[in-house]
Amino acid sequence: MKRSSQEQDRQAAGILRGAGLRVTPCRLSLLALLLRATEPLTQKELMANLEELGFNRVTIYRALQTFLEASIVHRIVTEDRTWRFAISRCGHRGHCHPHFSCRNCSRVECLDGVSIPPVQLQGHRIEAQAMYLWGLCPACLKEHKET
Amino acid sequence: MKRSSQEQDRQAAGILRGAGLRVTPCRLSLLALLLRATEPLTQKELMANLEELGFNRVTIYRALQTFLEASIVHRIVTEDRTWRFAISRCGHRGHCHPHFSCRNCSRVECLDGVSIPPVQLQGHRIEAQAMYLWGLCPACLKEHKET
DNA sequence: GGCGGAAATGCAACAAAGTTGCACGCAGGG
DNA sequence: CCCTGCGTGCAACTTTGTTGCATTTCCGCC
Repeated sequence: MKRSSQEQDRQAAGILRGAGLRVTPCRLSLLALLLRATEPLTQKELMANLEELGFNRVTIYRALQTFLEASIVHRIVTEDRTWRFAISRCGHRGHCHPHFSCRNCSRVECLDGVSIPPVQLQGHRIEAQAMYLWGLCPACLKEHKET
Repeated sequence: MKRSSQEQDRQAAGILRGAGLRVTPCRLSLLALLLRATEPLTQKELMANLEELGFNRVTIYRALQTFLEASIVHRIVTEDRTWRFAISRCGHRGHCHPHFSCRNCSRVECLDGVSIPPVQLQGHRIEAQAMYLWGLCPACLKEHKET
């Protein structure tokens, strides 16, 4: 675990330098946390993890803001109006993939492989699209069937 | 204006009674306001309009909550994390149509006539879908071209 | 290795937005 | 017209995000 964390720290430092950003402890921890995550993390989850390490609330907000502007992460707003952050693997901070919310475990998933079907609209100029899906995730679906 | 407002009041009362809800001044004004609107209104806009009439902040929140539960209105969460409310014309409070945000005038539009293209997903059970579009609305597009 | 300046951080205070508990008043069925 | 309970208003509180400012730290450069 320790080793993998250090691995992530080095990776995080590389990402920061690549984006022309200063490498600082808070940013390192934040980025490493996001790299370790398998799903988008809520603001709350990030806060809980990082404040425990002694980082200031405000600093975390600002680091996330910086990451957003540098397109390192993308931010998802779900129906419950919480922010979630995930590493941006597509190189920009837009919505290039749909997001899925499980109504049971309320986790959010980036559907990286799925593309958003384009919609035509007379009279409008469409520049971006986002898609959200709700339902049951594979794990909850399995559990649901068994009970 | 006065006449049309009274017209909307009667319509609003009918909707309330139809949903088995008590007809009260605050609910009437709120519903009439939503009926008059041509686009989803932000929480702020609703508040501004109704507090002016002497209604309490909390009461408005609760009325909106009630309307949501009764599927009289539907609630949209946009990227800026503001709530918007619009009369639910499709009979339920889900997302049966895409929503469009203009990046210029930042108004939101319900695309009632447009259906959301369904997405298949191995292993998940999809129960609902939502789609958001960004770009320029017809009015801003026209203005944009002219300048 | 250390210096200097800009950037990042921490703190405190503030602001916006939503929620809760409680007492009072009004809608609507009898 | 009365009674009951739902709806309302008020005050206080919570949560969440922002701003200003003083201090510290990173990092390019010598």
